[in-house]
Amino acid sequence: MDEIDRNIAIALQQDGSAGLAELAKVSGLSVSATAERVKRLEERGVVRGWRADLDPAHVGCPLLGFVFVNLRPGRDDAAFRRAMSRHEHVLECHRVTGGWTFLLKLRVADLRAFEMFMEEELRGQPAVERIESLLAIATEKETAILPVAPATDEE
Amino acid sequence: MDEIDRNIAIALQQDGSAGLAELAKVSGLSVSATAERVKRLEERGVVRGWRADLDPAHVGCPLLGFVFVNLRPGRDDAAFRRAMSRHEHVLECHRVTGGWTFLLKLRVADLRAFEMFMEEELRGQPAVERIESLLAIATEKETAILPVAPATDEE
DNA sequence: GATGAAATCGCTCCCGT
DNA sequence: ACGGGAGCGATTTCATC
Repeated sequence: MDEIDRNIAIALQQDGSAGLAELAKVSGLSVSATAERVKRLEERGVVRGWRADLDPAHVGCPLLGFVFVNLRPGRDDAAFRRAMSRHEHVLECHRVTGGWTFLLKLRVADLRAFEMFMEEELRGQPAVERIESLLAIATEKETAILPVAPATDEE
Repeated sequence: MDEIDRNIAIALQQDGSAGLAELAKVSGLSVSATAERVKRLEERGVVRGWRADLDPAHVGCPLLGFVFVNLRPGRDDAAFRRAMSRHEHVLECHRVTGGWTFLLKLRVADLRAFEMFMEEELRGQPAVERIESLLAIATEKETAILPVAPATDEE
């Protein structure tokens, strides 16, 4: 992961459809050398995949909400975690520091769907003790583009 | 946005490198008809772009944190919002319901970088009144793959 | 590991239905 | 609006440095 790999990784995040000719200019290498770099980034697991970035509003999930969850102490949370992983409306599920056990990020069609998720999916989980939710009124920024740290030779 | 578009959109989210031949099998159409569908999804803004999905740990930002921010009442928040949008470590910035004004999602290298962001970037903002932060101890799920609602002819 | 050329694969365009 | 085929640009591979 040298400076060249870093530039390639940054470029691929911003435009995955760039093409090797474009990437070669960014990296300063030849086309085939650039292709080799990209392939190795995939093999090392730096690049996990290639995805189309969709507009939430256009695919019927304009409402963004967060839900804090407290689980009953001593209870096994495996069932809860599996249930959250399976739900397509649960975009994120993190165990967090502070007063709550988990923080969920949800995308749903409307308030009705949001409430239905909480009542049926969360209250239905036996391990769930208490929940608190909040809605995004406006989104200033929402990206999956990661900051790529400069040239630390760690893998 | 019929059922065919929906299937294409779902496939493109899961594997954006699929290729039209693969997509044609999913959609049940010919290659050229599928290409036309994809093009129109881009034109309508359903597909916003194509991106490589990177592993946060491999690019030097393994630490995930959330920060709640309260702004001083009556203050203009434009400067704050612009500052957050510019920061590459701020992945998300939402105005939210409840006791806080904004919720930020951050990706940084380590605790030192996390603290530095809060002290220098947030405390440095004149509009910022109060903040509260929490860290992700473990991530059960973190995806940008959206649920695509079935066949609502809206656009 | 990088380069440049050759072969192969997949996309794009066009026309017929 | 869909399907098929020709043309072309792209990627991938290979020999060489």
